[in-house]
Amino acid sequence: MPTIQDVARRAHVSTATVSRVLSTPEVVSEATRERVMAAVEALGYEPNYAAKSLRTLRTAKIVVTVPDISNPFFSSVIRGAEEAAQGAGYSVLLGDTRHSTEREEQYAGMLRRKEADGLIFLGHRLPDTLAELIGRQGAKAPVVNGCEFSPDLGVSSAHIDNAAAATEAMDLLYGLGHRTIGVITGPLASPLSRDRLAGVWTAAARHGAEAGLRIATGDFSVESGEREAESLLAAAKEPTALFCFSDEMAMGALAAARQRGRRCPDDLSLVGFDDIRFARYLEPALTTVSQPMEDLGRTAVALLLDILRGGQDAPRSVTLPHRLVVRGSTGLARR
Amino acid sequence: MPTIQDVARRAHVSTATVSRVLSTPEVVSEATRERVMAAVEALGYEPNYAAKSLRTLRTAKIVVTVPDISNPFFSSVIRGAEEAAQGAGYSVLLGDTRHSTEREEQYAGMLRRKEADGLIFLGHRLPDTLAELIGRQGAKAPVVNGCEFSPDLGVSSAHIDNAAAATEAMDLLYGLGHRTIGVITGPLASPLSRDRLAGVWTAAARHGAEAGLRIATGDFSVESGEREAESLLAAAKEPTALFCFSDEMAMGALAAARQRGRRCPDDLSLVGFDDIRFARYLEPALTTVSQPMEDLGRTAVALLLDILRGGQDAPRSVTLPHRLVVRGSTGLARR
DNA sequence: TAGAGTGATGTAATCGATTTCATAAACGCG
DNA sequence: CGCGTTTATGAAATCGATTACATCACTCTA
Repeated sequence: MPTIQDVARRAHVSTATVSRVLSTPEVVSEATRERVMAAVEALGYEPNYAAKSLRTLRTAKIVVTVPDISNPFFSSVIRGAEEAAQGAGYSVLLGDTRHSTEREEQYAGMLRRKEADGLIFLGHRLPDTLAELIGRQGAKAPVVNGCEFSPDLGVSSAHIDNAAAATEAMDLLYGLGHRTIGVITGPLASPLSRDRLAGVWTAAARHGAEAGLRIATGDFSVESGEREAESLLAAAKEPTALFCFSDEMAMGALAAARQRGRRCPDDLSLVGFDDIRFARYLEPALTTVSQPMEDLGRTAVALLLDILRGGQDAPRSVTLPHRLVVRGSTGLARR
Repeated sequence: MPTIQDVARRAHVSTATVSRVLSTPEVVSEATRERVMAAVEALGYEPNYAAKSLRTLRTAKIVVTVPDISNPFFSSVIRGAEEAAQGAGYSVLLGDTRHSTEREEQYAGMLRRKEADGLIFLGHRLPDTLAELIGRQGAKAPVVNGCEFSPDLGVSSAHIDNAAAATEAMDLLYGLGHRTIGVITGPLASPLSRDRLAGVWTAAARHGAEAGLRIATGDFSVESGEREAESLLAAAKEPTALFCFSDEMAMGALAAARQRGRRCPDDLSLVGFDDIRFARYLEPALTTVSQPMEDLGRTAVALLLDILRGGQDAPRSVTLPHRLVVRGSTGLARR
């Protein structure tokens, strides 16, 4: 428990000098510097975080809120974010909101209490607290949206071109001869789900195949994928391909197809979204839209740090590249 | 940015009274209380976190360090930890150490700087910083090990009985007639890997089948599972079953088996460990030791909070129940 | 030589909250 | 009524760091 007073006493200097040696050593003479550092080391001194934060008005913390940390997509995004934050001298306060507005508001309150310098939310909903802050500060509000792009929110964001990615996935299926295609979306409250769905319609229109689309709404979970695939595959005009807006849902859909005796890709082609770590180890290996998840996290942090540095006058939107990865789950349409 | 001074001025009381209204309202008269609360609301006042933390010597933060947040086992543990922490008024600082000693030490430094009140590490390695702290404070050091049990570390821990779980998994395989069994362990620096391996040997001895064991060392990743399974399946005396110390490795092993034309469970039975969310959706659905991952996180947090409350005189070890979940990946031995 | 500029350091204020100690008023009991 | 106890509140200290402003010593230039 040594304080700066102990160091100053031991080194026969003032606390201001100790502070300077630690923060701006170039303004302190070498002899003094050495004396101070010897005292610091002898005492094992480290500045008290709260005292420093109170004086400097800086917490060196960012809050990252996420609907579910155990979702493999989000956990990878957070991995990238944590790395970028740490590299820049920031720590990540993790907020698993479990899709709860109340929890979202609680974590947003951290900005107000000066408990964190900035916040990244990995979801589509902007808590009221943050909306007010943005209303007041505009683009200077230290808030970034990760993975979603909602221009009306007035916040910076990092994301892929979800519409184009979905169009590509659908083009692949149409190119394989599929005409009746099931699409399992995420929740349509989410702009990224809506963008992907728009991309689906774009491709369908391009191929004159709108009538063959079968849309079902999932929630990105493996369970909803299974459930919605069951419904789609039970239909009178059964799809020969499924496009799921997450790999998790694709895994659930794959299980449902198997349950009905459908072979993938012979009877049913399957496309996922995300390219989570296990996608290539499935049987068959999953064709999927690959998102640079860790890069999304890193980019979100970079945007936030730029805001904190005063470098942004308007909300910025960074679109990262996606990639359609064709593996064994897609094949020629049979019928 | 109102301060407590603004509230006190507006309510015509001292700052001490404002503080009391917020922290110990029962010692303040109702009339005064109402006046203060009206001022608080009118001004939108919220106490400055750093000032409060500096005075109270409490951060209401715990650090959780994890080797890889995107590993589905760890992300689930962290989910439980975050929930328990939040419920108790604490926030989680996430430290993804990426298996780096240096990062582990950096996060451990948060305790020294009074940047966090306590720390949970989800790994087997105790950073020097923490070892020193424990050397000094013993069981009162606010440090908990999650998922591992190393009695010599002198820290409290939450874990399952890894040896018993492994024994059960092996018993299942022996019961199905398997005699040549491959085991893909985690890194043997880790006590949980060693415990599981001990359990493996216990079962092998019980069945007089030590000679039929084929041990390979993985690192819990899907890639190492694939790689080690390839080696094991390339052996002259090929195992009829594989027991992998994580579901991830089991998925890699499954892919390797398929690559070699082995059918699971007909040619090769497979047992994993963890029961991650996708285990049941694999083909075949994975037989695995189910760990209560979120409960592990919750329990670790409960242990830490107990330490912080001064409630522990000696390191405690909480063993949570595991369960062997038999699914389609295990079947009778063919040869 | 005198004055201006630079480098180095110290004193005291500052950040904003909580809590200790003191004091006054009210209450209850003998 | 007097005294002891309880309730309520305020002033000032405290938490531990940073930094603004002042001062001194030294150097350089006109």
